[in-house]
Amino acid sequence: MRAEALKGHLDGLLLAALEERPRHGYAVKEALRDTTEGRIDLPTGTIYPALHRLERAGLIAGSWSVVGGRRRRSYELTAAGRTALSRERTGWQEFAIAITAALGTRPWPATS
Amino acid sequence: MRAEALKGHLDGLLLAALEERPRHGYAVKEALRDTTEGRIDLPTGTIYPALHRLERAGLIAGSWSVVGGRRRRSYELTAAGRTALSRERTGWQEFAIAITAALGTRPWPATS
DNA sequence: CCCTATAGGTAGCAACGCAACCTATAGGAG
DNA sequence: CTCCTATAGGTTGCGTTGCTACCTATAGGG
Repeated sequence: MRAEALKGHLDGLLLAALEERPRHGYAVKEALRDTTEGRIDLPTGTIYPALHRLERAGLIAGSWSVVGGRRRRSYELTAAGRTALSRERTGWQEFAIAITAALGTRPWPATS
Repeated sequence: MRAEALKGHLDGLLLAALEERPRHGYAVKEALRDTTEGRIDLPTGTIYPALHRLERAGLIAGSWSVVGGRRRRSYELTAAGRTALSRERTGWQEFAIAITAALGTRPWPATS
């Protein structure tokens, strides 16, 4: 996947990874890798700054803990975060429809 | 549509708009607006620099003409441009599948 | 005479994701 | 005992990109 393709869509992915339950940064990385069958495997230099950004924006709330001698920062969605996630989802749907139309491809997954 | 969402996907849209037949910049803008029912209506400050970029990259070839007293620069896809368009299309499919999976939304267009 | 649509363009900015790099612990391999 | 890997956190700086704001020019209608 080309590098720039993700721009503007990363926040939604991170919020979605935190929807089910709180996770620490590394677990978010793994969750994204697993749910996308390895298609989205983000470097930590992408994950951590993005989580800081989301926390500053009040969409997620972080807390430190220590598990097995390693310090962890767990994040959970705030109310604003859930609202934002929902907005990201509808935004993605509209975006995907528009790009698909402009590219002139079948609506996907091209069953036929 | 949020500004950053388009990053990395614009080139494919422009190439697709030129696939059927050559168009000048303004016509590309209109073509995108029409095929997406107004969802993608790009400012000229986005269109023209992007076309220059694609021309520098050898994906499109431009030529000047004068129609009705107005000068026009028409662009057509090069062979490399057609290859690139095909790459953009498969890239988009994979990207859309990955993001949709990560967001945990229905495969879309959610027929059911 | 002015305004709008058409047609081209440029300069500079802000945001973003990434590469590259750094620290530290637990546990297994040798 | 030592080294390597996986886990877990982080930062700095860069390149790319699309957009805003602005500029020029013509044709045609009010």
